[in-house]
Amino acid sequence: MLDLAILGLLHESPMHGYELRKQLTTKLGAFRAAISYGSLYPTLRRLQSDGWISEGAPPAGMPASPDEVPLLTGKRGRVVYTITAEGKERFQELLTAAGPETYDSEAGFGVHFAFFARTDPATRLRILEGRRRRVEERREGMRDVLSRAAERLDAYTLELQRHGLDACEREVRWLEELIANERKGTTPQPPSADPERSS
Amino acid sequence: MLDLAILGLLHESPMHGYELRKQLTTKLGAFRAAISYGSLYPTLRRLQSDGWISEGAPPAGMPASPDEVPLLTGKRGRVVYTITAEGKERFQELLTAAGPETYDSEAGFGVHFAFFARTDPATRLRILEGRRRRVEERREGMRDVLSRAAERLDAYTLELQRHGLDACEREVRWLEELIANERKGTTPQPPSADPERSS
DNA sequence: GTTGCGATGTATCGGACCGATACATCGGCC
DNA sequence: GGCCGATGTATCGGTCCGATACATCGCAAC
Repeated sequence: MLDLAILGLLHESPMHGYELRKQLTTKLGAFRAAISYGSLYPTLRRLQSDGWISEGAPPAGMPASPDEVPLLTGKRGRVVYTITAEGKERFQELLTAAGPETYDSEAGFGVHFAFFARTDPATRLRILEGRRRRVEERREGMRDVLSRAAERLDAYTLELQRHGLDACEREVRWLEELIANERKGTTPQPPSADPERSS
Repeated sequence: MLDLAILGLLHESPMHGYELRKQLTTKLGAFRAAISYGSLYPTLRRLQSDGWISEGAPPAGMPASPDEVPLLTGKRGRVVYTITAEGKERFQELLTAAGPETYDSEAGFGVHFAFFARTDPATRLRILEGRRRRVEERREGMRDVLSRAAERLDAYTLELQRHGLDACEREVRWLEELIANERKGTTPQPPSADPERSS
């Protein structure tokens, strides 16, 4: 999950950890609250040792350091991460491989959706329909509770169920719309289509 | 989080793990998906070693076993957990101690809300207002994104933000209503008020 | 001018929780 | 008689979070 999100952001431009977290928070803020450093930094380390990203190397300008202490542990200047060619392949791979974990968690779906502009139409449709199915299941569960056991629940629990049911119904409608658009080929707005071509 | 949920359910009646999970899933299904056994059983063990719950001992009827293999590891019959007197105190303690973690996570808020019928009015109000504040913050964040950087985002990210913003606005309205009701003293429905008194 | 303070920035540790998996029992259905 | 799905207990590895620590920078107040 985090892998995909990080690779996706670094695909747009190199960044250091702090900035990465801010972008993550705003871009994915709709579905998950925030990414913790306790996840971010270990993940960055892992991605690096797997070869998907590399340290330093901003493309042009800013050679390295004025003196001697620039980006090692001494002064610990900001470490800029750049996605590698293998990382870009890995990103596409993760984008397309949308298993059940993509539909189940809010976060998983949110991350995938956030990169829909880079996802091929077939995968988009698959994810949207999978997600819809999950939310429908949740919805049915809550409907059952409300219809079958309403009198046995206190007012607050009842209210909670009602609110949850409402949210589910809304999300299903939202997904229906998106699916219909996908089917027509009319995505929300055909974006600029190729902000960058690889290498 | 799980502690509170489990103690709350066992407060209503003794149960074994499987049943506990089912109840947890339906009762809290509105805000969090499901509780995993990988969380449930270790937590039960911890609660037991802390003295908040105890194994076996349904209060009346069903003495223990027909033969010899009933609820030990041999046949591994269902293990029924019962809340202890200390556990009930602990439950009240957790109910009232509603720190920031209560507002931050969906799950945390959901669990607390699910037991509002047993929570004193002041704490209810505190939690609802805290939650509202958090959701408002999220909402403002998304509004900023939409107003300040709309043109720099692709259509899907934009749509995600819009949907998230809408959900936040709805939740704030919902909370406003609940808060207004609390202030009037008119909770959704004044429940039976004292289902049981301690000891 | 220095002192303090908030934003920027990197990093780790313990713990909570999840997903997959294993295994055992029970009831019914073919 | 055998299979299968629901019930039931349990563990393991891994992901992610929350708290915390610490260091640098710019700027504003004094």
